[in-house]
Amino acid sequence: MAVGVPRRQSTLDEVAELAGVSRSVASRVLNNAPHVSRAKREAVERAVHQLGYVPNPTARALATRQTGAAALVVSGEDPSIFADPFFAQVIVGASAALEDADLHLMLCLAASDRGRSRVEQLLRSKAADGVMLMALREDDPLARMAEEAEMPVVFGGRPVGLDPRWYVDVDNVGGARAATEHLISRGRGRVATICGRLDTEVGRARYRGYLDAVLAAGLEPYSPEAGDFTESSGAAAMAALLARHPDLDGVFAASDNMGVGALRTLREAGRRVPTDVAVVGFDDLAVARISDPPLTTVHQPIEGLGREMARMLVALINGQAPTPLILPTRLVTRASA
Amino acid sequence: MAVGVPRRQSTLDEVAELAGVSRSVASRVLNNAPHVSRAKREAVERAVHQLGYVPNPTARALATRQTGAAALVVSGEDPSIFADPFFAQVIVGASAALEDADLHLMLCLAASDRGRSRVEQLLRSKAADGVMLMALREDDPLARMAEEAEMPVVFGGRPVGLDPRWYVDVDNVGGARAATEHLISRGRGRVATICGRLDTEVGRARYRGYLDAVLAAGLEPYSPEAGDFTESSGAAAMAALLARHPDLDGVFAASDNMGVGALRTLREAGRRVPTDVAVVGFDDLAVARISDPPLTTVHQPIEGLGREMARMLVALINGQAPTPLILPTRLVTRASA
DNA sequence: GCTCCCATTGGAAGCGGTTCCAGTACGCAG
DNA sequence: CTGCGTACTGGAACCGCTTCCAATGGGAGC
Repeated sequence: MAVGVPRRQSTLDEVAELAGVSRSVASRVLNNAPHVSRAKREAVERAVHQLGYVPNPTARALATRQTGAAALVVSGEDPSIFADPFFAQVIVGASAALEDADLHLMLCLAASDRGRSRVEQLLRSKAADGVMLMALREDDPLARMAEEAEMPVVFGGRPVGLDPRWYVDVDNVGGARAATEHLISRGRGRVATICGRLDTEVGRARYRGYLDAVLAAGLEPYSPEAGDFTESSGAAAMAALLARHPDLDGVFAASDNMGVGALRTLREAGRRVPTDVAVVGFDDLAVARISDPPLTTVHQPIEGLGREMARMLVALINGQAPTPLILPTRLVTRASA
Repeated sequence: MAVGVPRRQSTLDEVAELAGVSRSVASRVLNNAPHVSRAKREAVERAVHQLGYVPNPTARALATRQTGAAALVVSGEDPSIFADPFFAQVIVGASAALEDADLHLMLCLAASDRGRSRVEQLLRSKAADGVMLMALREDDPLARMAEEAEMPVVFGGRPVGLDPRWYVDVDNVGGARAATEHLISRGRGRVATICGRLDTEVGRARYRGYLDAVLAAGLEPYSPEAGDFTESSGAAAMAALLARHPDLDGVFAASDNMGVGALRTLREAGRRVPTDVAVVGFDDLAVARISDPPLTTVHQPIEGLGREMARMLVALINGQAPTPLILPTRLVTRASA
């Protein structure tokens, strides 16, 4: 039984003394290291139990030069970018993988200047054993900092204009192509796209996928209408598309949120989905399932993204040399197309 | 200019030597402490700059016995509980407030046994300066651990059967009452509720609010149909309610997700909303705005909840004595009621 | 010109572990 | 019986920073 609660955290010295051994031996027992006799090992274990001893992680970190934590940094000018369920799912995946490696998860939102400078601090001071970096914008100063940091860094999604050594990404081009091909295969010949921000790699890749499919089918690509991945921007973009091309019969939206926005605009404009206009989204968020009609979309393994980023980071921390990873996407057919 | 990148992190000793002062003085300069002459202060600053010195947080933590981090612990048996946008918003708020206090945010999902034991470890080893605890279930072992931990602990929402010293909660009873009163004021006389899990305080409080309003209006309360706050459980509960009370004309759902599920069931059952049945939700998530029809709901300041939890924790860490907080909710009227 | 006081200063003792290394004891081959 | 390799053991040196405290020196008051 862990006995009385000592007011002060007990230390390894106290354990050693109670067990009648030196601190070295006690330390070896705690770390499951060899060169400890069975008798002393048991004595130490008894003492640990009796004192309710828990090692001090900070002291251990100082001695081993390992913090036992990994950071997930999300960049973006808007703090609420982070409230996006997308990131929440990434976190779930990363958290699970880190738990397996017994690492803690630190979350850093690099939205404000303050936030960014804290991240820089973190990178330079080695306050974590490694970093996962997400949602970098073009020319994001974070990218340079990360390159300079002598710390394992894994990118989630490839940042524009950078060719990181280690990253996990989702097959955005393939997914967008599949989505557009699906529309075409259903007989839609006038397919437009609501693309995402073209200063992000996701935005570009999904637009490229759309182009690939349209061109491969010998159709005329429409010039894209851009949104910022949100519902309202999708609704606005849809309105603009309808104004430009009243006769379109298919739309590929580069995110579910924009897809749902498009559905709203179409409904308000009196177009039936999918009869008049078929719509396909991207992401497969919960919202795609409950929209009206339910949204055909491209499923991407978001939790898997987080998990694989964390796994890759753990591998790097352990001195291994993993290779970049591109996770597959797949079309989920629902009523909207 | 920060000169050449020393392969090895430079230390305070090196700074001191380069500046021609003792380590003590260098330390004082870094911590903005008094008792340093202007000349030496500047010399140290120059050396810091020249070496690109960044203090080692671990060493500082060991010396000061402050980790510089606060943990947000979310309990629950399902890891994906965390993917709930609700938590994402809490995180945004907490993160912002912690940033102001220059504390890092550690995220702990206590879903698995493994996760729970890691949280226990964290609590007992003082690996953080304080903890925010959320979504505790009845008899959650975490509650006891938290009580025993000699560490500031702030609860988010009050756990069932516990009366924590410090917590931030949302006015669930008031919100639910307002929602139900709204239904009644619109002439609905047969108002049922889809309540949340009654082994959670939120579930109970929102049910109590419903009861309050119904009884105050002299109406007959219907026995509640329980869900687990998810869309599908809401849909199922709605079906059950319709079977039991085919003539109901109003429903208060204890979460937006369940409310949206109810909308779906009602639509499938051929009931018009709000003409035949009016529906009010709770949470004011994004989904409430884009559902069809848009959901009248009770707005709660989720980000504010996170922010206030963090602020309260910071106050505790700084030795102050904050008081529990209950944040107001407000009804947001949309088309569904 | 001589105390006394106070702002500075640097030496040294922690903070709580890990780990290198020299020393001890014991078993076994020669 | 002596020599040597092996499995333990504990002393001591870090890890990098904070902070207490004694010592130093210069300026003010008398």
